[in-house]
Amino acid sequence: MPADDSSEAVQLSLLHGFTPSAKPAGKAQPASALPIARVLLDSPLPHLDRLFDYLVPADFDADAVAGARVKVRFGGQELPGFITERAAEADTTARLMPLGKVVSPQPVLSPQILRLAEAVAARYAGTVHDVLRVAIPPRAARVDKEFTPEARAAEAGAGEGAAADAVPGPEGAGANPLARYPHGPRFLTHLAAGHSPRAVLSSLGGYGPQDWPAEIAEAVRSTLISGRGAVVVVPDNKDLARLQSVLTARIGADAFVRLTAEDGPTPRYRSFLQLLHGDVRVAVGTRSAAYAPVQDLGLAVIWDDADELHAEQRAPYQHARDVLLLRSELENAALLLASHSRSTEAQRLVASGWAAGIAAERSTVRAHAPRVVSTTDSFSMERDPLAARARIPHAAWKAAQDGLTRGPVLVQVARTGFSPALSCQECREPARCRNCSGPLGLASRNGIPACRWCGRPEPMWHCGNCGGTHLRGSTAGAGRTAEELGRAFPSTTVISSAGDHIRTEIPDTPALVVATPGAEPVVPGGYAAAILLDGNAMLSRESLRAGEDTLRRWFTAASLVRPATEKGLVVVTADDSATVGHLLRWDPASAAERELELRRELGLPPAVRYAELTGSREGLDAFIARLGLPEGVRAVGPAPLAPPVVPPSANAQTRDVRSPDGQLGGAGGRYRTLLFFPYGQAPAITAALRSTKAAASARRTGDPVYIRVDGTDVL
DNA sequence: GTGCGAGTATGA
DNA sequence: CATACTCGCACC
Repeated sequence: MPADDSSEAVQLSLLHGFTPSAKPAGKAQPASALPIARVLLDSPLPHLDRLFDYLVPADFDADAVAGARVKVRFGGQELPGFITERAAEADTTARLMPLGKVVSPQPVLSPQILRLAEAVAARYAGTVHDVLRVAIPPRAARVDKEFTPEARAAEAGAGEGAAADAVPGPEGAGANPLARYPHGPRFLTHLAAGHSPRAVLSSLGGYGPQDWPAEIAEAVRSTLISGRGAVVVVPDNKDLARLQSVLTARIGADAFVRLTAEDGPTPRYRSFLQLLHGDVRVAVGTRSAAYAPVQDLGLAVIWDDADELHAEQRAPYQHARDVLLLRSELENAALLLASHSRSTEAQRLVASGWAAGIAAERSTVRAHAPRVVSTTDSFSMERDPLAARARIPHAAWKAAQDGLTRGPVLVQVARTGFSPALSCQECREPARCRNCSGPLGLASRNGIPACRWCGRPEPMWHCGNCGGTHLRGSTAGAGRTAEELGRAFPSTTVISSAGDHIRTEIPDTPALVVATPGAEPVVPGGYAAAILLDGNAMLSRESLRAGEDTLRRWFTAASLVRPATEKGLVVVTADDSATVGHLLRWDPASAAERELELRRELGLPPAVRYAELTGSREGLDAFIARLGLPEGVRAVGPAPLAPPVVPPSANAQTRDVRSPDGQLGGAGGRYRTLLFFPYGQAPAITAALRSTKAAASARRTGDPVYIRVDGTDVL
């Protein structure tokens, strides 16, 4: 490739060619056909988040395809970028620069991904650049070479048939798990016939051969029969591993690829290119897989869309569910939201008729679900000393003891930090303030206990009951609970699964399994019983989502338990009868209906859409003044926010700037304004947010305002 | 981000 | 009046 020739010419002309109106830069001839390349720059600046025209030197003509990675000279520096299209004429009268070089001719920014990224950026008032950062994996030069036309020709010659064309047979991997639902089979036939149905599935399958990965695999298989591809997004790598093994059994290991950052750049980029070239038609992965360049997409699936891991951690904080929603519309693909529970957002889609609800009939539910009983969360008065020691209520204690004769027993405990109340390490008496008798809690930063009512610090605490000097969190982590249960059930194996030591699967033999929500190991034959502790702590969280979130965690754990017909039993400890009732009746759809109704009445998301703006007081005022809010927007604030718990060094962006109580911080700190608006107005408002942000960025004046649209952990 | 021109401050 | 410097903004 004689590429040096032209780029050197450019350099020279830049050094010597001062006259602006003289001949175009460089003496390299532009390509004869479509000499213009529109380039999206790899720059985080909002006002540069648009296309710029460059000349394509004839030398680059073949490589400079739409979607290729390039380097271009921009404002005195060499910036990476992508060609979005080739054009005959420039969009500008500015003097065009030639492309610096074509880094790789692989068309990694496909037209579909670009369109999707634009839609996502528009919806979240963010930049296309920020979305593409997630959508397109970094290049691995070695992998690029595997996908040159020559290399591919060689491979094809070697007789390596295209796996993509292999039509999956009805593998002997068991019965159709969707046959349990009234509309399940019809959903599959529509997929197989090339249609694009949309459904919200309330899945019954928590474990065993008819589990949710099997249900999803079946939908994927039907889509393949229609000759189309599919993409499946799951919250984490544990779920990915489960899905992967079932897909391997049902459609074959060669029929799909994993797409997850966990795998490292090289395999990730290879999988990406395999999809892009149509060698493989199915992609499964974590949230960034929502953008997988599956050719001729027929189905997009998201498992457990309410899991907070589906929300991107960086701007514009897009949610995989909404990415797939947009994608299914843009590419006319089917959409499946599947979960043991039902998110309020999913309910909205069902309620509006956009998607069909797929749920089992009551009789089927009764045949599959365990028996659920509830008990109060207070156990301090338990007379049974062993039960008190295990800090579990008697009913739960009994269930565990009984269940252990038949198999593993799951104990779900809240994550540490859920309930900040402290108690005495020795006698379990709640720790009280000596000043006002308020409960003691841990101040978020220095670790010194302080009263949650009067704020008085209590560095030298000692117990008023027994004189002990050590404090414990009243909601113990999985590790400590496991330890205590081990003592309470002497000769029983205790397995702990939480945080950094997650167990994916455990055998069918009796054991106590202590796990935090989301970390529950799967048992091939199901748990004999489950005990759901800390319900009140989870429900009392200061969050709009506390109720639906807790219920989701209960359903997830309870789905791993054997049916009532096999003596499967779930004991839930919480006092909120409404939330508990939905679990007792195993009715996630009604729970979601009720929740959505509540949000409608309150005018809160997802019944409406909203944006959170944060910044300094002055910055916010100026931003909102420029924004020019239309009628119908409810603006709340600006209100002071507590300072971020994380010191500003870590991430100056809109990290978690909430605080459990608003007493710290305020003056001179950050402020927040919330905007609530109807769906119909959303496009106009996000567009205004975007352009105001871009203008502010171009002026580079005043304090920046950070925008977060439909954030998941804001309210 | 960087480079540049306009506009303004500053000193011989 | 020449030079230094800041500011705003365009960058293809």
